[in-house]
Amino acid sequence: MHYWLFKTEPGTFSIDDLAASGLTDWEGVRNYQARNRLRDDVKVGDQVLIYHSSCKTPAITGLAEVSRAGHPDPGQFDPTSDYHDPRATPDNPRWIQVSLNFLAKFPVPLTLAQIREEPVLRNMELVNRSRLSIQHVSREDFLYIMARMQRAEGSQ
DNA sequence: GCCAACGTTGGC
DNA sequence: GCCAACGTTGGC
Repeated sequence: MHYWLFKTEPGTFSIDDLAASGLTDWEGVRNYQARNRLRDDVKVGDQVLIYHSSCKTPAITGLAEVSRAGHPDPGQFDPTSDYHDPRATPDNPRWIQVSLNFLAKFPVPLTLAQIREEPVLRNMELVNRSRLSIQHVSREDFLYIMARMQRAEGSQ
């Protein structure tokens, strides 16, 4: 079991969109290091923190689980798609997606500012390698974040 | 909208 | 394979 943090721009696809549909194909990853993780490391059952970036309050907003491991992202073959890649062919796909099931929307998001203030979380990729869109989260950090979310929920 | 950090491209 | 130029990301 591995833990991840997937970044998304809520204007494009938010935790509310995921909650509404219940599942999604995590399409559009066009970065090689992120692609390699989707292809090689992200497995069915892995837990995924959903993070909103490029928005007013960047924050971890929810939780999902991987329902299908890496498979070709169809957008790369579609000339009408924003994610089209003319170098990709069905015989030789270049970009990979995974599928997610919605698990939870956190009643109180954990903001990037709060994460930065938390010494325990200082080694998160979110703090150190913020541009990577598919981030590995250590078990310790994941459990810490989930416990904190449950405390926040309980105090509401 | 700025801009620092980082990723990609392509000439050599 | 190096690296300069360029493009993108994303917090602020």
